[in-house]
Parts: sequence; structure tokens; C-alpha cells
Amino acid sequence: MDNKEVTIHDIAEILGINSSTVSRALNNSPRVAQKTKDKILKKANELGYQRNDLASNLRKSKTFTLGVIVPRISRHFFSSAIAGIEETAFKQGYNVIICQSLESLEREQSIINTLVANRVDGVLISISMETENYNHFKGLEQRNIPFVFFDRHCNISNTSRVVIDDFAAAFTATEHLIQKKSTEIAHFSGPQNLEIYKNRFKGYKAALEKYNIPFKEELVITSSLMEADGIENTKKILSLPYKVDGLFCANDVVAIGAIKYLKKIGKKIPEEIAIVGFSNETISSVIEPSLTTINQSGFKIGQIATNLLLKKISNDDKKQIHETIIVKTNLIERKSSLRIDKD
Amino acid sequence: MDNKEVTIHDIAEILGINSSTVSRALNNSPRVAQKTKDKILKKANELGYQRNDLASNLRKSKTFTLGVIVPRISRHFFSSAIAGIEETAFKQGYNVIICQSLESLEREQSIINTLVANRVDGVLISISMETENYNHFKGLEQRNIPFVFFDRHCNISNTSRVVIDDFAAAFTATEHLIQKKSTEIAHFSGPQNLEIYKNRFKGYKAALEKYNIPFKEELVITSSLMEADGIENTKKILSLPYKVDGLFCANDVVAIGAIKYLKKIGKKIPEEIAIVGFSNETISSVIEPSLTTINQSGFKIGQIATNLLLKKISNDDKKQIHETIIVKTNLIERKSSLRIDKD
DNA sequence: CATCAAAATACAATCGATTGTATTTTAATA
DNA sequence: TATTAAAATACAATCGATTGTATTTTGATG
Repeated sequence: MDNKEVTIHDIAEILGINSSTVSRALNNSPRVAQKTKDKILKKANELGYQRNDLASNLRKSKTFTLGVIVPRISRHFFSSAIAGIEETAFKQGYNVIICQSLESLEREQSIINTLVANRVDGVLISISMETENYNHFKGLEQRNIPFVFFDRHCNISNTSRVVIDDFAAAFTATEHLIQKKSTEIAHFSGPQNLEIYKNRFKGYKAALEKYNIPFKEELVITSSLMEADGIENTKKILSLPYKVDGLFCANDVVAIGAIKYLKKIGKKIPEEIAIVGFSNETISSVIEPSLTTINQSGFKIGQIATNLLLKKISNDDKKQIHETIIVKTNLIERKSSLRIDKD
Repeated sequence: MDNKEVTIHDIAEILGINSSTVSRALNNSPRVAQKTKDKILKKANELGYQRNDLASNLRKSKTFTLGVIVPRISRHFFSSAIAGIEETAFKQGYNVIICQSLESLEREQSIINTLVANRVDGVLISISMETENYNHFKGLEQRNIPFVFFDRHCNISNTSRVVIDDFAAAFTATEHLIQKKSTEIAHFSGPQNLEIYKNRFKGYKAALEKYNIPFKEELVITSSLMEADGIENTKKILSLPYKVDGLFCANDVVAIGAIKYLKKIGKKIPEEIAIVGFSNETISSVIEPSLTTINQSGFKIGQIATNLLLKKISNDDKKQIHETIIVKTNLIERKSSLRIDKD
């Protein structure tokens, strides 16, 4: 019936004691006698008391909450990263607020404002495709809110990040195509403001170079890497006066688009075109032919990034230590690149 | 350098005015002169002021935050529901805290406690597979926190929910298999404490009945509906002395497992066994053969559920109005049930 | 029984913003 | 210029929990 919230003051008044004692009892402070604690706990349960974290956090200026910003949670890589983040955070008593930038810089900025306004203790970020200016991160820094990039990071100095070696992974992927006898290899790349796509591009180029395959600018197409882009990009590639027989995609989604389109027009994969993707989405093992791809454990990256963030949070020193942690990846060979070697 | 937070009091002191005026100015109250507002806003920007929502929310006892609890965000249905929820909530100035129960009742309860402690204005819930007792929802009720179930709901009276007609959808799916000449139809069902799986089961049974197909208890297998369950269940079904030629699965994931296993042992889909799933996951259109399934728009369900919740929140009346909204579904016919009609 | 340290509890300020009421300032009118 | 209503601003309590300090209670000891 009564709409009012039960507070420690109500409990205190009913029991004829002071609210500070109630507070200490509920926090199991050694300064309260066991008998009193029992009495208070009993009454608190009876009244259905539930601490108001707003008040508590305000007073303590500590929320035990981490903000997480990802482009979209529906990506397998990100949802498994979130799983790793949550697991690690919960173990240490932290809650997690998950936010999606939906690849929009504006939303990313607004999310950061909200997280700051809610005084999260730290932030984990994988930046959006639109993100080119880094002022909003500077704001976090000024406010002394530690943050860690994972996967999609920024190239600002003095930040912590948990990433993979995109260059090496892309090199491996491209090398794999070359070993599978591809000689005219295209590359579907993503927005070049993102380090990861820049580095994957560099890795692709380096592999070509190593094997003395001439690099052709027209064979590299930059897009948002959605499925529809995969279809469009493939059309473009096929219209060129080259016989493309290999394709390295900067993510799996765009590769799926390519596969679907190539199947539709009757091109044989991998015989005519061998394909390698990046990320190992769930769908990639299911599509036919199954997609060879770079496997990066989102779960592990999430765990490591969270541990790093929590370390930064508990480090009272004013001067933040910045680290870059590189997580191993591996190539999963599947049918989209499985050419039967003739030798 | 200075570690301290900038507050309205700092701004007030610097400008030699009262903090209440600063507060009103920042909230664009008509009670403050434009000239003063300008002065305050300028100084606030200069100092990098960012309101402390903890304090603000505490004072206003209103957080403009909704809690969302889903079993797991990696499911396509749920991530698209979340997209719909966020879109609708943001439009009306609400933030969203996304939480995963990971199908665990314990986590679900703990999440609700956290949401209550953080004084969210309302909660959207799709319950876990383990959820059988509903006390934690009663707690929300007592605290006058409105909540709306979506998809996986509870059968407690006097609650609001946005659901689909599981019975009808399952009936349609099963009828479809029958029309495709299946005569021995198995059903992979989920935990029977969940209304949705109970109703899907009922729909399956009702369709059999309508067409005078005898119901066989052994052809119904209840599991957690994971991919591994699909494999196990299929093995069981095939070991029975029936020639199963149709399979209706209570979700797509378990159907994918079944398809993978059947392909592996060389059973032909749909010729030997026709399959229908439920939910229309991304993967379902990609697997071969593509999976016939019930399409339910997570996005739309999320939108509708959020609108209903916001309506409840803004409804000051003590007595909550409870509604059940049913969202349309449709059958998407794909290859897993595409038997060429001989007639 | 007096003494006193330790244990238990009470007091009161505080976190930062909001908001009803009181006061001061402004400017329009007689 | 005095008057006064309206506009602008100041004051002070409040939201609910925390926490350093002060006070009281307990019980052990001589």
C-alpha cells in the first residue's frame, strides 16, 4: 500500500537506534555488535529493504559499474567479448552497462556522456566505423575515468588496448591464399580511419610483396563491410579486366555477401575463387562452402581487457600505466579455400 | 591536474551566484534570465562540467533508465529486440541497461536486485529457462516498478506482456509439415516451465489432431534447445521404431543441430525428413538446406514492449493496467521443407 | 565499588543536484 | 519619485547512504 521506499532511517527509527548503525550493520561492519546486526537484518528483510545504490554511490563516489561500448551486440565477436567482460567483471563485484554505438560517432559521444554522468568506474570501448576524432576519449581522460580499447582501437598515444596483430593475421590469411595457388587476390577492406582495417590492408599488401605478386589498387575495395557491400564489391571486382582467383575479406560478414553472390552467378568456390574472411562468426562454419577465416577469441579478449581495466581502476596512482596487450589469433582452414593441391 | 569533480557549487562560487540558479540554468528553467544562463553555460563548458546523474536521480527519484533482461544477447531474436527497445527508449529520453541471465535463475534474481538497487524506472524481461518461481517479479511489483514481459513470459496473472501466438504459430508450422506429406512428425521442445514452449507443444499436438495423426509421446523430446541438443535429440529420434519424416523444432538453434547431424549421416532433407524451426535466426537462411521457420520480428516486439512499459511508467495511477499484446508471426518457407509436390 | 580501556552506538557532516519558499532586483505605472 | 507587480535570484531543506568523530555502554580488573 505505502508507496514510500524503505530507508535505513525507517529501520533505525523502528528499532530506536541510529541510522549509521543500520548502515554499518547492513555492510557487515565489525563496529556493530552481532546481536544488533541480527536484529537489523531481520527487520530489513521484513520490510523488504533494498539499498538505494544511487545514494550509496553518490556518497562513495564509486559505482562498481563498467561501461562497455561496442558497435553492435549482434556480432558474434562482440557478444562473446561481452560474455568475457561480464564474467570477469562480476567475479570482482562489478556490474556492466552494455551500449551499442551502431557505428555512429554521434551515438558514441552521447553514450560516453551518459556513462560519465552515471559515474561509471571505467569504460571498455571498441570504436565505431565513423570515429575519427578522439575528443570524447580525451574527456574521459580529463575526468580520470580509466578506459581500455579492445579490438577496434585508436591510434592515440598513451592509451591501453587489447588487440590482435591485425597485420600478421592478414598476412597469414593472404599468404594462405597464395599457397593455395591464388595469383590475383582482391581485398575487401573497411574504413581506413580504423587502425584494424588499415593494418589488415597492410598485411595483405606485405604478403603480396613477399611473393612478388604485383599490388593492384583496383583490387582493393573499401566499404562498410556489410553483407550488401559484399555483393556490390564482388560485382565490381568481377567487372575488372583481371581474373580474380582469391579474395581476402576484412570481416566475415562481407565475405558471406561475396559467397552468396558468387554462388548465385555460378562461380565455383574455391576452385575459381578462394576466399578467406576475418573474425570467425557463427555463420561462417555453416555457410556452404564453409568460410576459411581468422579466429579471434572475443571471450578471451573481453576477459583480458576487463582485467586490464580493473587493474587501472584499482591503481590509485595518478599516473596511469598504459599497456598494449596482443592476443593470439589463428587461421581456421575451411572449404572456401580448400583447393586440392595438384602437386 | 585537479582531481576534483566540477559541481554546480563550483560554478556558482566562481560566478558569485547561488547554486540553485546554476542548476535551474543548466536545466533551462524559465526562472533564470537569459543573460545569466549564457554566463553559466559558458563557464560550465569552460570547466568541463558534466552533471552527476547519481545526485540528480537521487533527488528526483527518477533515473530515466530501463532495465532489460534477456537470456543471451547473442541470439538474433534478442539482439534485434534490444535494437527495437533502445530505439524506442532513446526517442523518449530513456537509457537502457542490458543484462543477460544466461538462462540462470540465480543470475536473473541477482540482476533484478541490482536493477532495483539502481532504481531503474521499469524493466523488460524475457525469462530464463530455469525460471519457475516468480518471487523476484513480485518484488518489483511491491516496489511499484513497472515491468513488461516479452517473448518468454510468465503465467502470473495481472502482468503485461508482448508475445506472439505460440500456439497458432506452432500449429501453422506443424500443419505445413503435414501438407508437405509428413506423417510421422517429431517435435523438439523446450523446458515446460516456459509458457512459450508449452504452447508450441500444444500447437503441434493440435495440428496432429486436426489431421488425425496419432500423437506419440516418444516423438517429443524436451531439452535446452542448444545445438548439441539437436544432435542428441536427432540420434534418439532415429533410434526409435518409427520412420520419422517430419520435424518441428521449438527454436532454430536446435534445428540447426539436427540438420548438421542429419547431413552428416547422409539423410536427405527435406526428402527423407522435412524440418521447420522457430525464430528465424540469421543462420537459418544460410544453412543448406535453408531452414523453414516461423518469423517473429524481435525489433517490433521490442518496440511494442517498450512503448507499453513507458506507458505504464508515465501512468501515475496507482492501479496498473495490464495488457497482453500479441504480435503477428509468419511462416517463411525455405528448402528444409520444400518437397516437390507430386500432385 | 571505582577505574578505564575496549566495544558499541550516536551525532553530524557530506556526496551533488533539485525545488519550494523567501527575498531582492527590476521596471513599469501612477 | 513612490508604489508595486513581476522577474530574477538566494536560501535552505531534501533525496538516502556513508563515515570520521564523539559519546555512551560494557565488562574486566584492581
